[in-house]
Amino acid sequence: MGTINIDGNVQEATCKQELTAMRDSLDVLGGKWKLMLLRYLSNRLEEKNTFKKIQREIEGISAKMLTKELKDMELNLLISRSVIKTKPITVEYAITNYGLNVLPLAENLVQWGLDHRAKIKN
Amino acid sequence: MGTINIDGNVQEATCKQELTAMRDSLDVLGGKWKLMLLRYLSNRLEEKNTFKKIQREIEGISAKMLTKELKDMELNLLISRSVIKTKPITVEYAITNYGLNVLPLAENLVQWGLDHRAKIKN
DNA sequence: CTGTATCCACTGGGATACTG
DNA sequence: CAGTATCCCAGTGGATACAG
Repeated sequence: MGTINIDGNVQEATCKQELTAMRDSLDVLGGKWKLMLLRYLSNRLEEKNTFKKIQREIEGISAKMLTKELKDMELNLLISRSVIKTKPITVEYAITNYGLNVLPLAENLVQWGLDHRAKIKN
Repeated sequence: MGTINIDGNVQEATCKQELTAMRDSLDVLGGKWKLMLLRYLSNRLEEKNTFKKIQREIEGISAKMLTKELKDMELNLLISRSVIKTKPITVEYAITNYGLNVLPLAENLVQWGLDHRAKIKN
């Protein structure tokens, strides 16, 4: 939000930039399944994570959503998509190094969520 | 997502808990205006933040959304609401200490958003 | 001033069926 | 297997008018 500043316009500009940045983050990471998928893939670096396998193991996700979320995340360089020319074809998804570096942020959200639930329960 | 574990059920349980926690966080903090409001209030600890003032200064928010977001955040103990019995009444909102402690998380999101935008631009 | 109520357009996301 | 296409409904959120 910027620091309090005599020059309101400068502060407003800074403020807006930061708010946009925050919204960017939430848009890119806040999707219904995105962080879940990221953590799923981060725990299966050595496995072949095919579309079907992911859908089977992530309870409740539809093909439509899985397609969409994976596509979004690929565009944001968080995951990679590899088409294997078997017959019929298979596709393998993996988290990228860039994707790995957002995991700490995800962990913070998990921790805060746990703490918050405990706090609210009282 | 829990660590890789021989016992699939234990891992699944842990996994679900953590995913729930992550969703909790995103639900509580990911609203369209919530983090924005939190940062707005954190920069105005000494001011009287009335409903109208907030609405005037946060560009684009409707009364309906402002009401809803403030109510949500009050329920989550992130902000406080004080009715002042002037005539007509005024209401002042302020961030709580608990609310203040989520700001670092918000800052991380801002920073990641900035970095990510830079990364994607290339 | 501080909201609520209502209407309404748009979107997110599930179910299902279908394609390459 | 890996998606796409379609339908459809519930929930978001804006605009406007109204109420305490």
